[in-house]
Formats: sequence, structure tokens, C-alpha cells
Amino acid sequence: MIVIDYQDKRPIYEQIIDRFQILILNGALEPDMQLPSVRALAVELSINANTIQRAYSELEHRGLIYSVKGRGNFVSAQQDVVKEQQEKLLEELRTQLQVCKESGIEFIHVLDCVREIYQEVKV
Amino acid sequence: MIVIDYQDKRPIYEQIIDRFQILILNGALEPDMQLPSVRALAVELSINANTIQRAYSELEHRGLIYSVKGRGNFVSAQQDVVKEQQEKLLEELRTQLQVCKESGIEFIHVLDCVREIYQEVKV
DNA sequence: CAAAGTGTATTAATTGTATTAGTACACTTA
DNA sequence: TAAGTGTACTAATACAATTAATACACTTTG
Repeated sequence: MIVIDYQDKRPIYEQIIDRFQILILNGALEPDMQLPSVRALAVELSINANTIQRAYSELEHRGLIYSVKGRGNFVSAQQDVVKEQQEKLLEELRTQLQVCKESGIEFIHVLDCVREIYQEVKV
Repeated sequence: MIVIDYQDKRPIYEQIIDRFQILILNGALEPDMQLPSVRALAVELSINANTIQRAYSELEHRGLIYSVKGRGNFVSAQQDVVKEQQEKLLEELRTQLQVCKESGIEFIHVLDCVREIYQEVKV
């Protein structure tokens, strides 16, 4: 379910956050579904439990999961929270698009990228 | 010409790299134009000269500038180098687009972002 | 030639973050 | 009661970013 890429320069906890966020936003993890326990996932990924804890704390802070002492962590995913996080992703996309524009990349080339990613059929 | 954002979590040298790269890619800095000296820019930005040196080294490694001992740093900007860096930016854009897609963001919303950034006229 | 300005290299010290390790406590479930 | 859960805390380690202080080689200018 979760894979750590040690080539990736980003911190481990950030990778975990991003993976779970994607799974929650696209509905792969449904509301009230239980997440792996902090300790279990730590063992599975061969990393320290504190690192998992840090990731879960941030996910809770974003409203994507909720935690119950003694029971575990569960998917929250109220629709407005999903929308909010998707809007944040679009804001990051705008920033990247702005850089592309300022770097002299033409509209058509950006458009080709969007089609390339979003189209199922070959170009 | 260059501004440091201390709110930005990215390292200073990276911000400097990105700013100069944009100025070179879009042609604001023309080939063989001289860049501020390592020491002068350090004073202007109130940071250490080593940080500037690090940024210039990376820009040279990308082929965007060339340095001459005793004289200074100058814009290289061969057209193929420009194309190469633009392609790197598009690759980053693809990654971000993939995240958007996997996060359940619809094609139309992404398209709106692209139009919003690239259109001069109001939507 | 001498001075000033340039890039470059090196070492040391400081700071902040990521990660691991170990422990402890409160809670829930079987 | 025992096992499993979240949570909090401290300590130690490792690494990256940044600053600081030199030093050296080179070029330009007076």
C-alpha cells in the first residue's frame, strides 16, 4: 500500500503523507476505514514508529484522518476536506505553471503535457 | 534582480538558481552578459559569498553560465541548453499533473488552471 | 608594477531537520 | 489481565544549509 523511495530526497514522513493523501482523495480508502497501526506500519516499512506517527499527525491536522486512543487511525475524508486538499494541489500546479510560463515555455507544450497525462489513448 | 524569500522553506542557493534560470531561459539575460560578482551579490543580498558560489556552480553545471577566473560569470544560454532545461521543467510538470490526476482532480479543472495562467485576458 | 576585483578552494563552527532508539502512560479490546 | 493502540518525551545520531575566515590564482585598471 505504501512504498518508500530512498532515492527520493524528500523526507520519509512526507512521502507517507503524500501516498495516503492520494489514496484518500481518490477514494481508494473509504471513510472510517482503518489505517495500519503506527507500530505495524513501522515494522512493515522497516522504519521507526516516530516517523509514522509524524505522518499520521499531519494527516490528522489536514482533516484527512482521525485517531482514537487505544483503537487506531481512521479515514475521515469529509467531502469538503477532500476539496480543500485538491485545491491546495491545484495551487501548487499554478505555481509550477507560472514558472513554466516565465521560463518561456509555450502554451501548446504545456497543453500537450496535460493531454499526455490525462488521456488514456496514445497521442 | 534577485530576491530571497525567507518564508520559503527551500534553501537560499536553490532560490537563486531558480531565479537566474528563469531570467536566462526567457531571454531577460542575454548571452555573454555578465552576472553580479559572487562577493557583490553576497553583499547585496546580505548572505554569505559561499552560498552565491554554490548557486553559480550549479548554474554552470547546467550549462546556463560560464565562469572565467579573474573576470566573472557570464550567461551562456546556448539554445540547446535552454531547451534541455525547459524539458526538465515540463518533466516536473508531468509529475505534478500525475499527482493531480491520481488525487481525483478532473481534467477540466486542470485545464482551467492552465488557461488561467497562460491567458492574458480575464476568464 | 601594484592594487583592486574576480573566481575558486578549504576548513571550521553553527544551526536546523530527519531519523532512530528507548521509555512511559492512557486507553480499548479480546 | 494481556495485548494492541495512540501519544508524549528525551537522547543520540546524521546530514544539509549557512556562515565565517582564509588563502590562492587570475584579470583588469591606474
